[in-house]
This record gives sequence, structure tokens and C-alpha cells, in this order.
Amino acid sequence: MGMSEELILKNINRHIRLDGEETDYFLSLLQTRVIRRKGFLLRANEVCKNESFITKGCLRTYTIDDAGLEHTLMFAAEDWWTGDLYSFLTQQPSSLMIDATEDTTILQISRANLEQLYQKVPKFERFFRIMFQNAFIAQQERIKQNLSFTAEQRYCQFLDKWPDLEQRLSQKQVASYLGITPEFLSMIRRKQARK
Amino acid sequence: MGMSEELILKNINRHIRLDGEETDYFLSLLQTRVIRRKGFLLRANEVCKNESFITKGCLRTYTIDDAGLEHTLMFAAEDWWTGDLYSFLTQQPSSLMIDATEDTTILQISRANLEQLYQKVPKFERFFRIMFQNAFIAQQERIKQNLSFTAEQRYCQFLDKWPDLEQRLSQKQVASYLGITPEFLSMIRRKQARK
DNA sequence: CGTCTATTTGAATGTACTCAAAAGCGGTGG
DNA sequence: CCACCGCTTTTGAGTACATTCAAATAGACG
Repeated sequence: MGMSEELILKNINRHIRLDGEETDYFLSLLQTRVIRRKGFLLRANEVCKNESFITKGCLRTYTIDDAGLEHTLMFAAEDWWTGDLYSFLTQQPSSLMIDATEDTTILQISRANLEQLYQKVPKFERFFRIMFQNAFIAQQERIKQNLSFTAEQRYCQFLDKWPDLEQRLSQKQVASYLGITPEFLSMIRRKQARK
Repeated sequence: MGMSEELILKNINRHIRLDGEETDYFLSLLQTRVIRRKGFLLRANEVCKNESFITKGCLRTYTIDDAGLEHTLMFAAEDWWTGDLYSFLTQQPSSLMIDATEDTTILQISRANLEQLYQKVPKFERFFRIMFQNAFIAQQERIKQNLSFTAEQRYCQFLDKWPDLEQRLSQKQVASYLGITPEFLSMIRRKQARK
């Protein structure tokens, strides 16, 4: 069994216990895929066919507004799940883009396979219930910070929360996550550096 | 069976089917509670003991920052679930306040009862998995708007999305949801009215 | 009726954006 | 291997969106 499989099983086992047969069945539903830096997992107007678990690298989910500006909804690095959930569930065209900020390896599960998994191993309902609970809590925290913090405070929080992630991203990408312009982030960083 | 029970069963039945016995068992785990306008469901530093389903009225979840300003994370009116999920799951003191914007009736389920429910009727794992998925999608949409829209655009979106809700809330409450000051919301409304 | 809070309005201020130009950096091809 | 091109980052000046503070008005509640 490869590293990727070990990582995803460790992720699953945080919330539920699988026996050998269930483990094998689960792994049989997954597909490995590699996305090169600057490559796309999903483009706007495509239907999101899979949920993806990142085993290496980092994916960025973002929208492009009418003015052509990018707004990053989330980064997903190793040991995270990502995808456009809305498009995945409804099979409607996505409004989101997902690209790789560095060479990335993922394990994917299709909608049909996930439904089968829920049927055959209902424990996965529990797993994803807990996962989405946690995702909900994390997003709520982000909304709270967007409402109450200045750009500089949000930037400091970002560094605190993912200390290793900033070095792996361009400043433009970080700025689009914080909801500010790259120019303004540059100013914040200059100010921080003086301290 | 009262109106409240009918409403919550209709809510549940959107995603799973319960037989008579399961229905009775589920209802036996719930507690009805009334919260008067301006009363609290939860205060900061208390542990959130229940998840709540609103059958009448409206609850508002918010934080108070260091400067004493309120920031509204969500409104929950009839047919919605609410609570401080983080505090509920970890049984740690909450950082959130939940108050009633009008006289409100809820059905509550305690953590112990919910765990029992998951044990005895695993279908509820599926129900809450779907509920949290949808909540996640809704929150992602809000983050997207906070990143890309001006205050005026966010206000229009808010009116579009919950046409009836604004009349039930004070302008201060709406402003704290949009992430702006009541003064600025007043200005936006004046501008809109001139059209 | 009086008190307390919410809303309106305006002036001064601040945070963050736009536009523009220069410098830095990374990848690609010759 | 170096030169060049494109993209990112830096820096600054001017601007816009939203806040703060203050004072006046309007509403809600006992």
C-alpha cells in the first residue's frame, strides 16, 4: 500500500474504524491523480465529478468576479479534502476554479462511488458528517474574522494558523484569500518587517 | 402532535424517511423551550448544551469583539437549526452569544440524546451529514460575497435571499451581519430609497 | 410622560483600493 | 548558460469606501 493510501486511511480513522474488508472496498473506489503546478482540477462551468483528498501539494479554490479579480475561498494542502460541493451534489456547472499551487497528488472519489460507499458502509455517513461539522466550524471562524478584523489582523491570524503555508504561496494568492489587493498586502508585510 | 413537531418532522423528512417507531423515539428526545424577545439561548462563557430547531421566531448568533462591537454570524428563523457547534461538540465554554430577535419557540436536543439517536437510528448521521453539507455551501457563498462585494451589494443580496427577514430585524442587527456600521447602512438605505 | 435605545445626518478621518511605474524573479528558448 | 519575456512584488500618489464622532430626531417601552 502506498503513502497516499496510508494517509487517507489515517484521515478516515480519526473518526471511524474500518475493518479489513471495508478498507479494501473503500480503497477500490478511489482514483489517484496528479496535477502539475498551475494545472486545474476544476474550471468554471465544468461539473465537479469528484471529491478529492490531497496527499501531496496544495490546491486553491477561487472565483473570478466581473472585474476579473480572483477571490480565494480555501486552500487545501496535504490531509485535506476539497472540491466544489455544490456542483458535486447537484451536478450543475461550477462557478469555481480549483488549481494547483504546486505539483499535487490527490485521491478522488466519484459521486456514484461515494453513494455506493454510503450504502455499503454507512459508517461513512458518520465520517463525512463529522468532517462537514468541522469544516462548518472553521468557516464560521473565518466569517467572524472577516467581520471583526482589519486586513493586518487577518494576515497575522493566517500566519498563526498555517505557519508553513505562506512560503508555499505567492503573495497574490494570499492576498486573494485575505480579501485585499496584493499591493496592500505588500504594505502590511513591509510594516511587519520593520518591527 | 403539535405544530412544532410537525415542522421538525417535515424538516427531517426532506432527507431521510422515519418509520412510526423511529419518529416517536426521535420526538421523545426533544424538549420544547420558549425564549422571549431579547432573551438568551446562550451567552459567552457558557457551554452550549443543545442543538436547537426553531419552530417560531428568530435567533441571532453573534460575537462581541474587544471594542464591544457585535458581529452577527447567522440568523436562524423558522425551520432552521442553530447552536454553537464548537462548544456543543467539545463542551468548552462558548465565545458566542445567541439571543432572540422576537419571541421564539425551539425544539432542543442535548448532546447525550443526540449521541443516543445516532446509535439507535443511524439514518440521522445521514440527515446531519446532508444538513452540514448544505450549511457549508451556504457559508462558502457568504465568504465569497464578503470577499468580492461592496457593502451595498451585500445588502441587496441579503434582501434578495431573505426578503421577509429584514422587516423582522433592527437595522443595527442587519448591519452587524453585513459587517458595516449602522450609520453606513442608514446611508445605503437612503441612497436606495432615492431610486 | 420620561428614559433609553435606534436611527438619521453630517463632518472629519482612516483603511484599503486604483493606477502607474520601477524593480525583482522565474521560466523558456536560443 | 545567458538573455529575454512575462508575471509578481514594491513603492508612491491620489481616490473611494466605510468608520468615527457628534448631535439631533424618532421610536419603543415601562
